[in-house]
Amino acid sequence: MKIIEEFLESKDIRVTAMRLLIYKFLAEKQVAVTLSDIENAFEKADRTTLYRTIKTFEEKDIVHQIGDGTGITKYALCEKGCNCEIETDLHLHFHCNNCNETICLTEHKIPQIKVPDGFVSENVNLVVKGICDKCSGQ
Amino acid sequence: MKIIEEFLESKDIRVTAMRLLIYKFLAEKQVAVTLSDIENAFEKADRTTLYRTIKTFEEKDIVHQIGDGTGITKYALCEKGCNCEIETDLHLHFHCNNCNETICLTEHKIPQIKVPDGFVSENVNLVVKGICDKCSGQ
DNA sequence: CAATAAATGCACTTCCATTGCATTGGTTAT
DNA sequence: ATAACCAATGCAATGGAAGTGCATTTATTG
Ligand SMILES: [Mn+2]
Ligand SMILES: [Mn+2]
Ligand SMILES: [Zn+2]
Ligand SMILES: [Zn+2]
Repeated sequence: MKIIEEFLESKDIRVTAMRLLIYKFLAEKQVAVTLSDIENAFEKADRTTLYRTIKTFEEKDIVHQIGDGTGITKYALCEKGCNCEIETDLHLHFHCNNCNETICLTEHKIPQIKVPDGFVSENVNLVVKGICDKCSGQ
Repeated sequence: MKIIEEFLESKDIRVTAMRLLIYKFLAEKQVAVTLSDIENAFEKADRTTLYRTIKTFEEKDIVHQIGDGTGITKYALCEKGCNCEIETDLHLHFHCNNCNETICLTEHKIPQIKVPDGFVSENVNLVVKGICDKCSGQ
């Protein structure tokens, strides 16, 4: 807990009760979450606060957005030494068509993608869809 | 024109004036379009009709959706022999951060992506963002 | 403690996607 | 040709998520 506080401060984020709770919530989750997920987890809190908290986390590069194709943006904590600031999100994401959950495959980096002449690649979003380990039953 | 009609019929899509126009519109466009793009191109037509036409095209596998991360879904005609039915969208998409347009790079197939044990990959969505050939000035 | 700035909460707005239902138009069977 | 039928269209309304303005509360700083 103390560690989280220090971490947030080190990232230039003021510590508040709400922010600590949301950070903890994200840290405990193994999957990417939607704003509604957070909303449901903290019925008492206002949606706007949650929204702006996530945006703050995003700006300070401790959270990254994931567009998994469902149309609803999801969020997940960045890994240690993730360096979102420099190049965005090198790892790929997996979206389960069965349980509908999306997870970061942080170990799986995105391969180099060739683009035609004249095109400049700045960053890459790669989402694999299928059946996750929990749902595939092994 | 006659050819389009026959094509639609071959795909089990009834030919109507609107559908022909929308098909032609898509065929002439070099880029993926939003519903609003179509809406603007056909001021007279109702938004719902355009929406349902696109959905019909999608169901019949002559159009595919593209989620380029902008939050607005885009659509593009499938290539000849695209086989969306079987495995979705093997080619990658490019989204230009400058002109905001998204195009199909149908020549550029998505490489095989490894996923961890227990995960089953059913399909892959790959969007590269950067500067397109027109905007990069060559 | 006073002054100031940031965080929170509430209300409202916008934008896109989607649906229900009445109407129109085209197809098929009598 | 007419009636019966079904699909396509148009209009209105809804829903969901994202985002903004402003007043209020809470934290910081001098
Ligand atoms: Mn991730
Ligand atoms: Mn495409
Ligand atoms: Zn699953
Ligand atoms: Zn461009």
